[in-house]
Amino acid sequence: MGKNDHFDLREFLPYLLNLAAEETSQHFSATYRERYGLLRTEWRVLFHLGRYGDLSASEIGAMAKIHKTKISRAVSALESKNFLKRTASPEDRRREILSLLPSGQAAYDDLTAAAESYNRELASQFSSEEWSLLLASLERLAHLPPPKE
Amino acid sequence: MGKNDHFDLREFLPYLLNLAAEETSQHFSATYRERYGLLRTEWRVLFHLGRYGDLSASEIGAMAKIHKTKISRAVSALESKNFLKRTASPEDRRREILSLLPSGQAAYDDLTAAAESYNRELASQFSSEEWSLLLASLERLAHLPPPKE
DNA sequence: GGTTGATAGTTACAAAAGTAACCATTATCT
DNA sequence: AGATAATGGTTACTTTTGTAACTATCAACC
Repeated sequence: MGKNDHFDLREFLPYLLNLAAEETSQHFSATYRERYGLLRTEWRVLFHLGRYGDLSASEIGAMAKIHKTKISRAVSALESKNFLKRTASPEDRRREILSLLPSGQAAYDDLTAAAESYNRELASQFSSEEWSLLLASLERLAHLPPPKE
Repeated sequence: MGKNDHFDLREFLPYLLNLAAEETSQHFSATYRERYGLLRTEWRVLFHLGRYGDLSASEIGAMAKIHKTKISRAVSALESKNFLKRTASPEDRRREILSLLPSGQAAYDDLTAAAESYNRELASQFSSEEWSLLLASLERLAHLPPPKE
């Protein structure tokens, strides 16, 4: 009826990105949820601490683009699981330095290994050119600086 | 310290997908929110009705992989905006056929034009090879069948 | 040195999403 | 036909997120 050559949601990048994100997130979020009862933000905070060492809440927020209330809640949850401890910063008593405790470190190690393995599984669906182009495109869309090294 | 060559979140596809999805969704969600006070699910339901004609709630749910409670709430919201009407199906009185009303059709037309234009803007950041590879990769990740025609 | 403004983080309240139970209707199976 | 199960959709309850206001500390400026 004149309208059949129309724009399809499947060509709309934000829609495709959301579908792909949901689809690929589901598998891994089941992992950290079932193994450690974590929420996504909690996993991300845990990851940043494990990967980059002690940080303050606002530093994590800046790196991961997470709002400070979400971080605050995630930190409380991780604290009550004994995954991290807070230490008041001596030079600025507003800040608190977050450090992983042994059980938090263990969860980080375990989950990071799971993430790497899942990532390899995803990568295996693509040629290495396709894969690196995909990552580069997503970085560009996410406005991330390209990775170092 | 032996751990510095470690897995980075920026190489983790689900994370990148989420960042890119959030980043690109934000611009367009502001459009449908500001112009028509719609939520994301409401926009998606509106889109499906505008694009594919009259459908029932469960048909939309199947096409768009949206849970039926979300659809139910979105349909109520669209109904109270006079964007659609429900008609009981004669052969199965459980179902109701959803049809866009003129103001819903107008919103669909307007928003679809905006989506296309935003999509072109996004596409312009890539070569046409990169763009089609990106869409194809995302379709594969989202487990969508490749588009027809 | 006291006021003003920014920053780190928490808390309170409102909006949204997820889960499960729930009607009503239709399909199945004996 | 009558019991049982499946389907379409809504509602109630809970969890999670978003937004804004708030406390406490520090920085800047007169």
